[in-house]
Amino acid sequence: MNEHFFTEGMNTQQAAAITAGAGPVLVLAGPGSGKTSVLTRRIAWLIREQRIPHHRIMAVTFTNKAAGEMRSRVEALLGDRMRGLQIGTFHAICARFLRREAESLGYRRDYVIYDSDDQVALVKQVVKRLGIDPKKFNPRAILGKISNAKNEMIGPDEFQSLDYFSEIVKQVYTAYQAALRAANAMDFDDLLLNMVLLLRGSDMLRDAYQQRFETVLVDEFQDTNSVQYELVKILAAPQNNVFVVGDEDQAIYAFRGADYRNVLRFRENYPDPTVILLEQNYRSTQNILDVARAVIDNNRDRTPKHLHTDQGRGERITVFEAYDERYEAEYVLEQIQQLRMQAGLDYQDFAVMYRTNAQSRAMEQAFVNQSTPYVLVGGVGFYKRREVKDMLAYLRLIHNPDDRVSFERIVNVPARGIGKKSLAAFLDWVAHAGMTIGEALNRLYYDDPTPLSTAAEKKFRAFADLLSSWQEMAKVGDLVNMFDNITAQTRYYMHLDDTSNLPEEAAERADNVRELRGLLEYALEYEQPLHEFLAEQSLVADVDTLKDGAEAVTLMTLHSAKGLEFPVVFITGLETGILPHFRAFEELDGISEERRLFYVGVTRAKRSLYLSYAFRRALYSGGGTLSRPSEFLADLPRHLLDGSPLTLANLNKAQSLESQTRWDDSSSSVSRLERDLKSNTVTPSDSKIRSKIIPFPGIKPEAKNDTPFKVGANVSHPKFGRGKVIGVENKGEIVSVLFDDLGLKKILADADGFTALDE
DNA sequence: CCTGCCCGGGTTTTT
DNA sequence: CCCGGGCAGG
Repeated sequence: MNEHFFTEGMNTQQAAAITAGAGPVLVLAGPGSGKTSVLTRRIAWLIREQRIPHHRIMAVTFTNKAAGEMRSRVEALLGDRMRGLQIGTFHAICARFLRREAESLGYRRDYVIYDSDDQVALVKQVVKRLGIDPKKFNPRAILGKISNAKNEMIGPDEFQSLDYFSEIVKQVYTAYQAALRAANAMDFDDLLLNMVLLLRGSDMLRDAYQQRFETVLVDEFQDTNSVQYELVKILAAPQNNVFVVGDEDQAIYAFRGADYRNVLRFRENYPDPTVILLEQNYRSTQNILDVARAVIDNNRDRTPKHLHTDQGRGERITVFEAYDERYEAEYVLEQIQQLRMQAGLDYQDFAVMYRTNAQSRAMEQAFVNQSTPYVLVGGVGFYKRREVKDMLAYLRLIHNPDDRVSFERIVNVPARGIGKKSLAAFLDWVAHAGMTIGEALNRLYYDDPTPLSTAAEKKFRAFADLLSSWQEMAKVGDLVNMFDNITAQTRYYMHLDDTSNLPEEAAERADNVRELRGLLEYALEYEQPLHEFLAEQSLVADVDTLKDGAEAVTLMTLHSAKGLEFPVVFITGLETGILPHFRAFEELDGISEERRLFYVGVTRAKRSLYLSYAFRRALYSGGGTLSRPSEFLADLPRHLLDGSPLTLANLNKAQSLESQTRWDDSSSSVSRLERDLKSNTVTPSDSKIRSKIIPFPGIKPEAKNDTPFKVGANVSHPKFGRGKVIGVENKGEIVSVLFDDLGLKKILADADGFTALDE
């Protein structure tokens, strides 16, 4: 095996990336440019040619599925098992490290991981305990703020309370973190943040981890957030052998704190990195690439790429207008059946993509009606099902009796006579005695006196006894037997019958419980400890459950589709308000992100691409409202499109809302909205958007329209230095500036010394 | 004091 | 359309 083995069949750029020398390397990889091959071969090359022991390599992927694939590809290249090679998502890798280091953070090593549902449940508990009205202050909104803060590495103490809402958030944040600790639980964000805090806080530990990892590789680098960036930075130091692969055009996780400008930051942070551009596409036809480019070229502030392929033009892209979402689904199915007959394609060659999970319903219905096999990625997936979460809560409580969220979930499921009042009394007792849930249950088990009423005490005692008996079974290691004992003792299957509307529903839910039992059985066969099994269950992503080779059409959101490819792709619901999603209009850079999402969808297709929209769409059953074709359709080159004359003519009307509001638009056509803006009359849609932007406190209401700060203008600020305007809000009073050194900041237009440099 | 029923409200994307 | 919360009956 020689060096060329790992670069065989690769193009010059790919080979250069695979065999790049030590130090920072940035690979800008367009879609379909073979980045997975590059990453896996790089790892194999490092192990074989550079003699780096495989356990001293860390590779971060975006999903567990990608991690599994990467591991097996590396193993196939090297013909050897690679146990100890750290491949996984940021979350999974941190969870593993923290399992070992938990104690230095004041956690126990058997800590549990709270997923988003658990997080919401805990925030709700905390909000109620603090006497805050959850109707006035939406727990999900509060959680969102907390999560953002954690992603920016801002703790509860440093959290700035600028207004009443953020003061509430600060309070909840503080109490929420305390509650997590009391429950010996970390949420998703804690996994990353705690790891950073740990490494920052201890020279010894930091040295140990830095020593351990000779080199760090990161996939989908454009979707890293601040904590993740920091983590990579710390772990890769001091030798800075850091190899990142990314594509700014595929950044679709800003809502989760991801910042594609980390790619730019990387170039500034590491002196003189090796930069490699992968532009040769091995996936799609030229027509698909041309359409993709037409989409993404509308985004500003990006490194232009020139994707090309040897595969020829291929067929044109089909655009279809359906009457409503049901017809749209029927159309998709018709095309699938036809292509299967004519082109000899299999079901697994097709994928149907949509912006929101809710859109899958109509699609699923059509697949069921036509008895066409499909797999649904995400949605109300297996792990989110009530019955599965219930049973997992039992397992988690057995494993960690302090787990408050799990306790509250199942203490009365199935109903065992412990209602709201009894639970409140119990929790009061726990709080006043300064105990954890587990300690209280322990006291009950040993028949210690409690302040509870006799009736309530009896019921809680019975529960504590049951829990203890399961814990005994768990100790002996017979987990499947224990599982069966839980369902038997609690009469869980009967409970499912009682709480289901239809017998079929009960049967389906019972199946889900049995499937979880099967997973547990499987885990035991591989001698996986319970805590590991539970951690794995919390960290599964929707797409992770997607198996290859199933004879079925794949249905999924555009987000889930990232990193995948299919011969035939349908992107449905190309309507204003759906793609781009209406929420995006309120967000800074929102439309650009929607466009990237569309771009990701388009570039999943290998040979055929179908774009569809409905004339009328019902969000939930009943009526439905008229919709308008997505503005993105108007951007597509007409000579590459196929469709009925009426549909194609319609696209002319798909006026781009964004180009209407783009203030630096240099095109000659002056839209109505632009004129309106200039004459200071605001259209309904515009005022609707504006009204949702909450002005900063202390801003004078008078509007100023003659702002010198236009999008794209270069500006200077006495404190923040030089930067570029990327957005203007509130009629020019607030300017969003991307500063060269400090990143994005919002500045008041009349701030002292804040000036425009050109014009 | 618990359970079942009804009504109203809210719905992007995910590790 | 589905969930969660509030209310009345048991």
